[in-house]
Amino acid sequence: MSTLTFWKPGTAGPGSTLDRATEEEGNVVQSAPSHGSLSIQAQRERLPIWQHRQKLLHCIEKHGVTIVVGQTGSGKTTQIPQYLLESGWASQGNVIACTQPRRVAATSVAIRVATEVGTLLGDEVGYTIRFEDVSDKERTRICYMTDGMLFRETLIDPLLSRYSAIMIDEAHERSLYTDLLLGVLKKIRRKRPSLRLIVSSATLDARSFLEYFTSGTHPDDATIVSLEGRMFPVEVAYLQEPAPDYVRKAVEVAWNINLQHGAGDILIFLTGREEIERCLEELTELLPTLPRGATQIIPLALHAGLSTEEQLRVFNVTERGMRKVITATNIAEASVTIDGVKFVVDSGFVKIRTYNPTTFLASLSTVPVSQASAIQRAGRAGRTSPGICYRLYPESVFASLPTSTPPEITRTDMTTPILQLKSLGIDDLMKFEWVSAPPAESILRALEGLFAAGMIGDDGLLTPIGERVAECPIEVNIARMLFTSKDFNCGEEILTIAAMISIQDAFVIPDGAPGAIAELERRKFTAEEGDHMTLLNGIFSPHPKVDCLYLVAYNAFTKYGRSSSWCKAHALNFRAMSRAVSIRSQLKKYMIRFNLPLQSCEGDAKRLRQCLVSGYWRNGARWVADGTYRSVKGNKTLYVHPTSVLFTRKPRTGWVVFHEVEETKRTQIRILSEIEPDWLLDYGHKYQHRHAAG
DNA sequence: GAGCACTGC
Repeated sequence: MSTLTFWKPGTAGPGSTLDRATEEEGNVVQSAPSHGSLSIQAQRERLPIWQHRQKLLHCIEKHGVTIVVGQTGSGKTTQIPQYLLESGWASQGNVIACTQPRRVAATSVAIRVATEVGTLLGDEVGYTIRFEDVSDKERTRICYMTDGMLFRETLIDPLLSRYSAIMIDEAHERSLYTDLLLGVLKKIRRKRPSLRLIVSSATLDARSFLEYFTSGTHPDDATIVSLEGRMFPVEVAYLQEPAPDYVRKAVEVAWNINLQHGAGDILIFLTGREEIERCLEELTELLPTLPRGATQIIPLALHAGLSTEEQLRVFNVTERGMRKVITATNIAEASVTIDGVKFVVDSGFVKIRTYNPTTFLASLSTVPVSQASAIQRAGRAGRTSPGICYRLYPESVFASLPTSTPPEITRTDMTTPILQLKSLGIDDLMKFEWVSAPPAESILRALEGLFAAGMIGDDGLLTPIGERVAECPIEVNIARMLFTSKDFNCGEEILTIAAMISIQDAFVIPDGAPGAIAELERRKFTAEEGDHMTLLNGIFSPHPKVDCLYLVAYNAFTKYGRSSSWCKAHALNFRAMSRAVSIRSQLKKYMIRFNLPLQSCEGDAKRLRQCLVSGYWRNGARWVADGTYRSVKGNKTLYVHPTSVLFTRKPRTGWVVFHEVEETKRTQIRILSEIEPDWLLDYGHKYQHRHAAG
């Protein structure tokens, strides 16, 4: 093993440049409030943010928009809403909202704040996330929620009139709904200047938020407040030369850290499952060569594809003389926080999904991380003690990295967001004040698609069906199927398919031999006609003739008591399946509200597949002799995703519709079903004209 | 014969 040469910049002090971490605002009230409110109050007063209390309240009072730059442990998420509550912002029935990009953050912060305030969760302090409304319409004064939930609320109450103050937390992450919300909130503030906004952001992005909120308004309308954090300093070391193979280099670095440093776990950032597995393999191969008496290494993987059980392993407490080496994807950058990590090894790369509106292709590509990401990753080493971050690239490379990752809104399909903005009465999208505008092509293609689907008319306004579809918490093409299911008498089945498509990864296929067994389990659910629809084999299905992979899996899941052990035995993801049950019941409510009949097609597979075409009419493809497909639009070569039951089989008719297309190494289509080619005309364009006219 | 960054309604 060669000695590694890292260059450590003389003036480390990176504590000051470190970004905050996410959901954990540190300084938790560790125990239940058994000592009474006084001790909680004392603990709150010790928070770094406390000394800024008056300044913050003054800024919020005086300025419409306060941008709070808060570092880890500053306590902004838990304290600012409480300061507002204490100074009367929630009087006269007003509510203080605080949004989070993730569900876990919204719930865990709400639990903590309810304790600090000394109230039951769901009473004075509550939270609202999809499927869970733990708040009281009359009594709740502070409500934590996902940004998507608050955006949805604007569809019902466009001025968000029940809120006196809204805090948009983690705004620098620039999630799709954060961006949409900020745009709508700027508009709301023109009509309702009394509304106060608090935008919480990392250092690097604060200036751009300030510029956004001052442009076209009074320059005094927005201000920045900086808070200190309670982060430990993290020293940053760079490689002198770029590494030709960062996975191998990561192994080498981790190995040397283990030999040279005392206690503290190691967190390695890689881009995906494949790299993680290779990294763990190489590390495991080295283990027998570990010198006697050296710290033992426990190699661990962390990525979204793992089951909950496997993910929880990274939190296991290690014994003395042992060290966890956690090899993770970007999930560990913000979503999952592991205390006890003292060393971070950063490959400097990330997999990012982008959308090309011209080709309608989503692609997943590996790109260099942004500076903001690199700083955030480094911060993961300083949560419980001072740490070191090893960046597997030279410092000159860091300087050349983009400051931040392009916001999601610039690299995603805008069809649904634009439908929702239209539903909000924002018809002139060119005049909408985007924080970052999506590419013009993206807006045009989305409008074109909405027009073709009959969601907007010649005048650019929503059609009656468009108005209803905008309310549905599901993609436009799937919503369209829900509406047309009325004509095919298959509402029950489409509802299930819609729910199953909304979850990712219903099937768990692990690596190696267990994977092969899981694959066999999965095949029990499948047969001939595709992923949505397959024939027979349906030992579980009430309607053997319409054994759709998803229908069968779903029906079997509910039939066998929604049990997690049953899922495990049949290679299904229990969490995902439970979610499908929730989504289905939510969508069912919408169907009832829109008077859509919940009929079963009683085994008529043909009608069901015709209904699929009414949503997927632009996603047609034709089989060609080499086993690939050609898209109906654009004649592009498409490869079947290996998880499809049609991966190895030619469809009888030679024609399919598919749910989505994604560019990785190849252009692949996922979730496909065999169709008759005529249907593309009959059930696609026919509906297009009918609904566009009506 | 071959593959899966991460959220959210």
